[in-house]
Amino acid sequence: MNEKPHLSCPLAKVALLLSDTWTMRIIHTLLHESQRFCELERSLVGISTRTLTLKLQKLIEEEVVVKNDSVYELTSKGKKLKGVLSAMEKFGASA
Amino acid sequence: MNEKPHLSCPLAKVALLLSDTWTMRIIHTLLHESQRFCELERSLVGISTRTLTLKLQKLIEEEVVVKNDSVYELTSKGKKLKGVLSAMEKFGASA
DNA sequence: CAGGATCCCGCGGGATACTG
DNA sequence: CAGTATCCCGCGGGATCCTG
Repeated sequence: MNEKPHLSCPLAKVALLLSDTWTMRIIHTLLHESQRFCELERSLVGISTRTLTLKLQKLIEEEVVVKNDSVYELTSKGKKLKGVLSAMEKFGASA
Repeated sequence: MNEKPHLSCPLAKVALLLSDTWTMRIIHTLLHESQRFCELERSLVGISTRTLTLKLQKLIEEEVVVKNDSVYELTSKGKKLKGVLSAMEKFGASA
């Protein structure tokens, strides 16, 4: 395999976007309020500079996040992830 | 870091459970109907035997999936993931 | 503060072959 | 069919140091 093709399934695309340890947690943090790099670093205990940099870059590419004057915030697309996040939290709480 | 501790945040736990390429897609497939190993293999184009085996084991451990007579199906806990899945699909479709 | 550059390890995961 | 066993590669991601 390894085509990363016209993923017929929209779920597969989203899964690919979100399938890592940090992405959803970054979005979670940004959902509360825009944050600077070092603030994110402090909120996300355990994340490395490198990883945070990489994830933010990817999220910017995907237009989920924008950066203005060293401040990161969710785009309107990014805010739509709130539904996913709430669902995950709800599951996490109930299970 | 690397404690995998009393993750205070329920989101972090869920993120950890779901953060990989295949898990959500397996659940997606099982949500439609219970399936046998080879059926899952066929549905999940590109997955390797090994990976499918490993993911199913993990999901069984987490009590998201049960296995009866070589047939895999979601537990009631697993079915609760439908909310997460719908949210992801909705996002994927809108974005 | 905001990252980029390096180094490096371990895990995710594919390919293939084999067994009950 | 339903997996298990091996082999192996690449990426995720931590640690550390460096710069504007």
